[in-house]
Amino acid sequence: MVESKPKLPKPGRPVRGSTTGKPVMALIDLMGRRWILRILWELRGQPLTFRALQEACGRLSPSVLNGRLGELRAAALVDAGDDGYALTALGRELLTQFSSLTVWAEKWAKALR
Amino acid sequence: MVESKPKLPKPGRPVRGSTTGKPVMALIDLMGRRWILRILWELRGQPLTFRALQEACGRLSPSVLNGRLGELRAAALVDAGDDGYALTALGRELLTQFSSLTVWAEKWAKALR
DNA sequence: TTTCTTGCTACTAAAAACGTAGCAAAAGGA
DNA sequence: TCCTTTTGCTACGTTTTTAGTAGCAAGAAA
Repeated sequence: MVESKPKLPKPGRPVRGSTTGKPVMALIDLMGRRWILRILWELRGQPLTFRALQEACGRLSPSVLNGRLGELRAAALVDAGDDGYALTALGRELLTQFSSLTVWAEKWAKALR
Repeated sequence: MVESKPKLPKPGRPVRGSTTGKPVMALIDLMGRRWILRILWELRGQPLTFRALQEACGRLSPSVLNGRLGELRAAALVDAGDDGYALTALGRELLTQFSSLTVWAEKWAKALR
Protein backbone atom coordinates (compact mmCIF):
# COMPACT_ATOMS: atom_id res chain seq x y z
CA MET A 1 0.00 0.00 0.00
CA VAL A 2 1.16 3.48 -0.82
CA GLU A 3 1.51 6.29 1.65
CA SER A 4 -0.89 9.16 1.22
CA LYS A 5 0.28 12.41 2.62
CA PRO A 6 -2.34 14.25 4.62
CA LYS A 7 -2.98 17.49 2.80
CA LEU A 8 -2.77 20.58 4.91
CA PRO A 9 -5.68 22.90 4.19
CA LYS A 10 -4.49 26.45 3.61
CA PRO A 11 -6.42 29.54 2.71
CA GLY A 12 -5.87 30.38 -0.91
CA ARG A 13 -5.79 26.80 -2.09
CA PRO A 14 -8.62 24.53 -3.12
CA VAL A 15 -9.78 22.15 -0.44
CA ARG A 16 -12.07 19.19 -0.21
CA GLY A 17 -15.29 20.00 -1.96
CA SER A 18 -14.40 23.55 -2.88
CA THR A 19 -12.17 25.05 -5.51
CA THR A 20 -12.67 28.68 -4.60
CA GLY A 21 -9.71 28.93 -2.27
CA LYS A 22 -11.79 31.00 0.10
CA PRO A 23 -10.27 31.10 3.58
CA VAL A 24 -13.50 30.12 5.22
CA MET A 25 -13.51 26.92 3.19
CA ALA A 26 -10.01 26.04 4.31
CA LEU A 27 -11.09 26.71 7.85
CA ILE A 28 -14.18 24.53 7.52
CA ASP A 29 -12.07 21.77 6.02
CA LEU A 30 -9.55 21.95 8.82
CA MET A 31 -12.11 22.09 11.59
CA GLY A 32 -14.06 19.22 10.11
CA ARG A 33 -11.19 16.86 10.75
CA ARG A 34 -11.47 14.60 13.70
CA TRP A 35 -9.79 15.84 16.87
CA ILE A 36 -8.88 19.27 15.58
CA LEU A 37 -11.55 21.08 17.52
CA ARG A 38 -11.07 18.84 20.50
CA ILE A 39 -7.36 19.53 20.67
CA LEU A 40 -7.89 23.26 20.51
CA TRP A 41 -10.48 22.85 23.22
CA GLU A 42 -8.18 20.91 25.52
CA LEU A 43 -5.51 23.54 25.13
CA ARG A 44 -7.86 26.35 26.03
CA GLY A 45 -6.67 26.63 29.60
CA GLN A 46 -2.97 25.82 29.57
CA PRO A 47 -0.25 24.21 27.50
CA LEU A 48 -0.08 20.45 27.57
CA THR A 49 2.67 17.98 26.79
CA PHE A 50 2.22 15.52 23.98
CA ARG A 51 1.37 12.82 26.43
CA ALA A 52 -0.93 14.97 28.49
CA LEU A 53 -2.81 15.87 25.33
CA GLN A 54 -3.11 12.22 24.51
CA GLU A 55 -4.66 11.58 27.91
CA ALA A 56 -6.95 14.57 27.65
CA CYS A 57 -8.30 13.21 24.39
CA GLY A 58 -9.01 9.83 25.90
CA ARG A 59 -5.73 8.15 25.09
CA LEU A 60 -5.79 9.25 21.52
CA SER A 61 -3.21 7.31 19.56
CA PRO A 62 0.10 9.07 19.07
CA SER A 63 0.12 8.70 15.31
CA VAL A 64 -3.16 10.53 14.93
CA LEU A 65 -2.28 13.15 17.50
CA ASN A 66 1.02 13.83 15.85
CA GLY A 67 -0.69 14.25 12.49
CA ARG A 68 -3.19 16.70 13.88
CA LEU A 69 -0.53 18.68 15.67
CA GLY A 70 1.31 19.00 12.39
CA GLU A 71 -1.77 20.41 10.75
CA LEU A 72 -2.44 22.78 13.61
CA ARG A 73 1.12 24.01 13.58
CA ALA A 74 1.06 24.49 9.83
CA ALA A 75 -2.08 26.52 10.38
CA ALA A 76 -0.29 28.54 13.04
CA LEU A 77 -2.96 27.78 15.60
CA VAL A 78 -0.78 25.73 17.90
CA ASP A 79 2.84 25.79 18.61
CA ALA A 80 5.35 23.85 20.66
CA GLY A 81 7.00 25.63 23.52
CA ASP A 82 8.90 24.74 26.65
CA ASP A 83 5.94 23.50 28.62
CA GLY A 84 4.44 21.58 25.76
CA TYR A 85 1.97 22.46 23.10
CA ALA A 86 0.06 25.69 23.39
CA LEU A 87 -2.36 27.82 21.45
CA THR A 88 -0.83 30.65 19.48
CA ALA A 89 -2.37 34.08 19.66
CA LEU A 90 -4.23 33.17 16.48
CA GLY A 91 -5.42 29.92 17.96
CA ARG A 92 -6.62 31.61 21.09
CA GLU A 93 -8.50 34.06 18.99
CA LEU A 94 -10.18 31.34 16.98
CA LEU A 95 -11.24 29.62 20.15
CA THR A 96 -12.90 32.74 21.46
CA GLN A 97 -15.21 32.44 18.48
CA PHE A 98 -16.42 29.29 20.16
CA SER A 99 -16.33 30.62 23.65
CA SER A 100 -20.01 30.16 24.25
CA LEU A 101 -20.02 26.66 22.87
CA THR A 102 -20.45 25.11 26.29
CA VAL A 103 -23.43 27.25 27.05
CA TRP A 104 -25.02 26.57 23.71
CA ALA A 105 -24.39 22.86 24.05
CA GLU A 106 -26.26 22.82 27.36
CA LYS A 107 -29.21 24.46 25.71
CA TRP A 108 -29.00 22.01 22.86
CA ALA A 109 -29.00 19.14 25.32
CA LYS A 110 -32.18 20.39 26.92
CA ALA A 111 -33.87 20.88 23.58
CA LEU A 112 -33.08 17.33 22.54
CA ARG A 113 -34.51 15.75 25.65
CA MET B 1 -18.94 -9.01 7.69
CA VAL B 2 -20.87 -7.21 10.34
CA GLU B 3 -22.64 -3.93 9.94
CA SER B 4 -21.22 -1.08 11.94
CA LYS B 5 -23.88 1.38 12.89
CA PRO B 6 -22.85 5.00 12.74
CA LYS B 7 -23.15 6.18 16.31
CA LEU B 8 -25.06 9.37 16.70
CA PRO B 9 -23.44 11.63 19.28
CA LYS B 10 -25.96 12.86 21.81
CA PRO B 11 -25.52 14.99 24.85
CA GLY B 12 -25.68 12.87 27.96
CA ARG B 13 -23.91 9.91 26.44
CA PRO B 14 -20.22 9.15 26.21
CA VAL B 15 -18.63 9.99 22.89
CA ARG B 16 -15.34 9.42 21.21
CA GLY B 17 -12.58 10.25 23.63
CA SER B 18 -14.81 11.37 26.47
CA THR B 19 -16.92 9.51 28.96
CA THR B 20 -18.30 12.51 30.77
CA GLY B 21 -21.44 12.85 28.68
CA LYS B 22 -21.04 16.59 28.70
CA PRO B 23 -23.05 18.24 25.95
CA VAL B 24 -20.10 20.22 24.70
CA MET B 25 -18.24 16.97 24.08
CA ALA B 26 -21.10 15.57 22.04
CA LEU B 27 -21.13 18.79 20.08
CA ILE B 28 -17.40 18.66 19.47
CA ASP B 29 -17.69 15.05 18.37
CA LEU B 30 -20.49 15.84 15.97
CA MET B 31 -18.82 18.88 14.51
CA GLY B 32 -15.57 17.05 14.06
CA ARG B 33 -17.14 14.76 11.51
CA ARG B 34 -16.38 15.48 7.95
CA TRP B 35 -18.99 17.56 6.12
CA ILE B 36 -21.10 18.38 9.14
CA LEU B 37 -19.96 21.97 9.42
CA ARG B 38 -19.92 22.36 5.68
CA ILE B 39 -23.49 21.19 5.31
CA LEU B 40 -24.69 23.58 7.98
CA TRP B 41 -22.76 26.28 6.22
CA GLU B 42 -24.31 25.59 2.84
CA LEU B 43 -27.76 25.70 4.34
CA ARG B 44 -27.15 29.05 5.99
CA GLY B 45 -28.97 31.01 3.30
CA GLN B 46 -31.81 28.85 2.12
CA PRO B 47 -33.09 25.29 2.06
CA LEU B 48 -31.52 22.99 -0.50
CA THR B 49 -32.66 19.74 -2.04
CA PHE B 50 -30.64 16.62 -1.52
CA ARG B 51 -29.12 16.97 -4.93
CA ALA B 52 -28.48 20.67 -4.60
CA LEU B 53 -26.67 20.00 -1.36
CA GLN B 54 -24.60 17.39 -3.10
CA GLU B 55 -23.57 19.93 -5.71
CA ALA B 56 -22.90 22.61 -3.13
CA CYS B 57 -20.50 20.27 -1.40
CA GLY B 58 -18.63 19.52 -4.58
CA ARG B 59 -20.56 16.47 -5.70
CA LEU B 60 -20.35 14.84 -2.34
CA SER B 61 -21.35 11.22 -2.64
CA PRO B 62 -24.95 10.45 -1.73
CA SER B 63 -24.10 7.77 0.76
CA VAL B 64 -22.00 10.11 2.83
CA LEU B 65 -24.44 12.97 2.50
CA ASN B 66 -27.30 10.80 3.55
CA GLY B 67 -25.40 9.62 6.57
CA ARG B 68 -24.56 13.12 7.65
CA LEU B 69 -28.11 14.30 7.14
CA GLY B 70 -29.27 11.50 9.38
CA GLU B 71 -26.93 12.68 12.10
CA LEU B 72 -27.95 16.28 11.69
CA ARG B 73 -31.60 15.39 11.84
CA ALA B 74 -31.08 13.26 14.91
CA ALA B 75 -29.36 16.26 16.45
CA ALA B 76 -32.33 18.41 15.48
CA LEU B 77 -30.14 20.83 13.61
CA VAL B 78 -31.52 20.13 10.17
CA ASP B 79 -34.84 18.99 9.02
CA ALA B 80 -36.52 18.02 5.80
CA GLY B 81 -39.28 20.27 4.54
CA ASP B 82 -41.13 20.91 1.32
CA ASP B 83 -38.34 22.77 -0.39
CA GLY B 84 -35.64 20.43 0.74
CA TYR B 85 -33.38 20.34 3.73
CA ALA B 86 -33.25 23.34 5.99
CA LEU B 87 -31.76 24.44 9.25
CA THR B 88 -34.01 24.15 12.25
CA ALA B 89 -34.24 27.04 14.68
CA LEU B 90 -31.63 25.23 16.74
CA GLY B 91 -29.39 24.79 13.75
CA ARG B 92 -29.69 28.41 12.80
CA GLU B 93 -28.77 29.35 16.31
CA LEU B 94 -25.69 27.16 16.30
CA LEU B 95 -24.58 28.70 13.06
CA THR B 96 -24.79 32.19 14.50
CA GLN B 97 -22.08 31.07 16.88
CA PHE B 98 -19.94 30.82 13.80
CA SER B 99 -21.27 33.90 12.14
CA SER B 100 -18.00 35.74 12.12
CA LEU B 101 -16.13 32.74 10.79
CA THR B 102 -15.70 34.27 7.35
CA VAL B 103 -14.22 37.42 8.77
CA TRP B 104 -11.91 35.56 11.06
CA ALA B 105 -10.83 33.25 8.24
CA GLU B 106 -9.78 36.25 6.16
CA LYS B 107 -7.66 37.50 8.98
CA TRP B 108 -6.18 34.05 9.43
CA ALA B 109 -5.32 33.93 5.74
CA LYS B 110 -3.44 37.19 5.99
CA ALA B 111 -1.57 36.04 9.06
CA LEU B 112 -0.44 32.89 7.31
CA ARG B 113 0.94 34.64 4.27
C1' DT C 1 -46.79 6.69 -21.64
C1' DT C 2 -42.36 8.33 -21.89
C1' DT C 3 -38.99 11.21 -19.92
C1' DC C 4 -36.97 13.70 -16.11
C1' DT C 5 -35.93 14.74 -11.62
C1' DT C 6 -35.42 13.53 -6.77
C1' DG C 7 -34.17 11.01 -2.65
C1' DC C 8 -31.81 7.46 -1.58
C1' DT C 9 -29.72 2.36 -1.15
C1' DA C 10 -26.05 -1.13 -2.45
C1' DC C 11 -21.70 -2.22 -3.03
C1' DT C 12 -16.58 -1.86 -3.72
C1' DA C 13 -12.43 0.78 -3.16
C1' DA C 14 -9.56 4.05 -0.96
C1' DA C 15 -8.33 6.78 2.87
C1' DA C 16 -8.20 7.88 7.59
C1' DA C 17 -8.14 6.57 12.33
C1' DC C 18 -6.92 3.14 15.93
C1' DG C 19 -3.99 0.54 18.95
C1' DT C 20 0.05 -1.47 20.29
C1' DA C 21 4.95 -1.81 20.47
C1' DG C 22 8.87 0.37 21.03
C1' DC C 23 12.97 3.56 20.14
C1' DA C 24 16.05 7.65 20.71
C1' DA C 25 16.77 11.77 23.25
C1' DA C 26 16.34 14.44 27.27
C1' DA C 27 15.65 14.77 32.29
C1' DG C 28 16.18 13.27 36.88
C1' DG C 29 18.08 11.01 40.33
C1' DA C 30 21.71 8.31 43.12
C1' DT D 1 28.73 8.58 35.84
C1' DC D 2 25.23 4.99 35.47
C1' DC D 3 20.58 3.90 35.85
C1' DT D 4 15.70 4.86 35.62
C1' DT D 5 11.90 7.70 33.81
C1' DT D 6 9.65 10.53 31.00
C1' DT D 7 8.77 12.47 26.55
C1' DG D 8 7.96 13.00 21.71
C1' DC D 9 7.30 10.38 18.21
C1' DT D 10 7.63 6.47 14.32
C1' DA D 11 6.20 1.78 12.49
C1' DC D 12 2.88 -1.06 11.22
C1' DG D 13 -1.10 -4.16 11.11
C1' DT D 14 -6.23 -3.77 11.98
C1' DT D 15 -10.64 -1.56 11.93
C1' DT D 16 -13.66 2.23 10.82
C1' DT D 17 -14.93 5.95 7.92
C1' DT D 18 -15.31 8.16 3.69
C1' DA D 19 -15.49 8.06 -1.33
C1' DG D 20 -17.37 6.83 -5.79
C1' DT D 21 -20.21 4.62 -9.04
C1' DA D 22 -24.45 2.44 -10.41
C1' DG D 23 -28.95 2.40 -10.31
C1' DC D 24 -33.87 1.92 -8.47
C1' DA D 25 -38.57 3.46 -6.98
C1' DA D 26 -41.71 7.35 -6.63
C1' DG D 27 -43.43 11.60 -8.21
C1' DA D 28 -43.78 15.50 -11.67
C1' DA D 29 -43.91 16.95 -16.23
C1' DA D 30 -44.67 16.36 -21.03
